[in-house]
Amino acid sequence: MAIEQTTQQRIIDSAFELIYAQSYAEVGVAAICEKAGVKKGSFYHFYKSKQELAIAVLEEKFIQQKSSILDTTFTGEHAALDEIALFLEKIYQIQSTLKETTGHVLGCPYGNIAIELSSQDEPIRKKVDHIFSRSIHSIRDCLQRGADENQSDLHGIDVTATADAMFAYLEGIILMAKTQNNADAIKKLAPAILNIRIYPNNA
Amino acid sequence: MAIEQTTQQRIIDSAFELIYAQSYAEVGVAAICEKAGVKKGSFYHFYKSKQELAIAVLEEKFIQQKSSILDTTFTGEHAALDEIALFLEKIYQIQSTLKETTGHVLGCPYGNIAIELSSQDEPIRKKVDHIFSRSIHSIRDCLQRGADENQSDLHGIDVTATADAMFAYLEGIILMAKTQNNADAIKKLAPAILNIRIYPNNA
DNA sequence: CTTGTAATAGACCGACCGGTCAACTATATT
DNA sequence: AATATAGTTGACCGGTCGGTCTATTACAAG
Repeated sequence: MAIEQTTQQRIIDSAFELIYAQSYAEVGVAAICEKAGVKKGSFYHFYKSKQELAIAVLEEKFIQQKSSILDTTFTGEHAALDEIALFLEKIYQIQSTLKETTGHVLGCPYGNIAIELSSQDEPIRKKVDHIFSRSIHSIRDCLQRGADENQSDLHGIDVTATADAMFAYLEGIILMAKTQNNADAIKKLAPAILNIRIYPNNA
Repeated sequence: MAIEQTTQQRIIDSAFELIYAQSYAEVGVAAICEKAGVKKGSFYHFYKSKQELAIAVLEEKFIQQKSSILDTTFTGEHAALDEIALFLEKIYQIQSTLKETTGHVLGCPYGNIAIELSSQDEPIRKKVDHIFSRSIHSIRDCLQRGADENQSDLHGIDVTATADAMFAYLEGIILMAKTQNNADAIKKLAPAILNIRIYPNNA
């Protein structure tokens, strides 16, 4: 008794898959419509522009992935640094599977869009910025708990800045893996995230 | 007595500026020609495709920037970690200036291209991969010297992996700065690069 | 049954895309 | 001066782009 997806949902899913595998500019509205089995008139009935669709896609997919990845990783059940290590392991698995199935390490769908469009499309840049903020929030909460509980040497760190730095490092190693088209780069560089620390200004 | 640039050079410079400020897909051959003051026929006299031009642009601009940035930073005259800190400081200055002059933190020209095109254009992906390799080589040499001289706690690190990790972190913080359109992110996150270490497998 | 609205259909638009081509000019060699 | 080659010109090509428009269908409320 499969509840069939709505037209809007098919458009969003198709757009995400195509844009993630290629790029925003490379994927036309016509291609999205074809993949979704929808005519152009319907597309523009739901979205007033390709940009508006992109923003909807980013928001919806992030909500999904936050539930399926972030919230299942940062549960507060394990030591902070263990959860962070698990997070990187999951990302390695995802990119590794992508390499096997598509032939390419596709990287971070939000980072990809940010880099392609940040200097050209302010609403999209802001949307990705907000998505990044929420992702970092999960890491920060994790670190805060670890610091409060005196785990590892987390006590005394600047939790916010350290979470930012860890997330930046994550995006960096994903970028390297994509550039090398090799997910193993993630595995190789992952351990160093656990040593990242930023301390308050005058420490 | 300005030696006027050749047609090829004007094409390369124009292409770099436009693509860096926007994106590969967004900048058409016609726009590059117009900015360079060249007709389309001339363009295709020198380059058989837009892709071939892009590869030439990447190589030429990297050679230039390696001379002007990498080679002037990693001189071997200072402590290894001081040179790395100086490197990040220079990158902050560059992105900060870009923000002032163009209104946008444009990020890493090679990383931008890598993310936009790696999954669609293998020759370009390989070119950026090679550029990254050469950049990391500069960092590795710096770290190797530091390790040999027992600077800081560099002795015993996996120099190659640590150089990879530091470069990844650099690309990550540049990505964050671009996404936030704020170069200060680089300044804030820069110090953590100095603590990054990866040790040999069974350490 | 009627009426209003949401959804679908698909032809159509001007602009632009990367790339081609034949003709022309400039320059160097003999 | 004749020839060959490198460089330049700009019109032209088929195809695709994001987006519009009018007509038609599906459906829900009265």
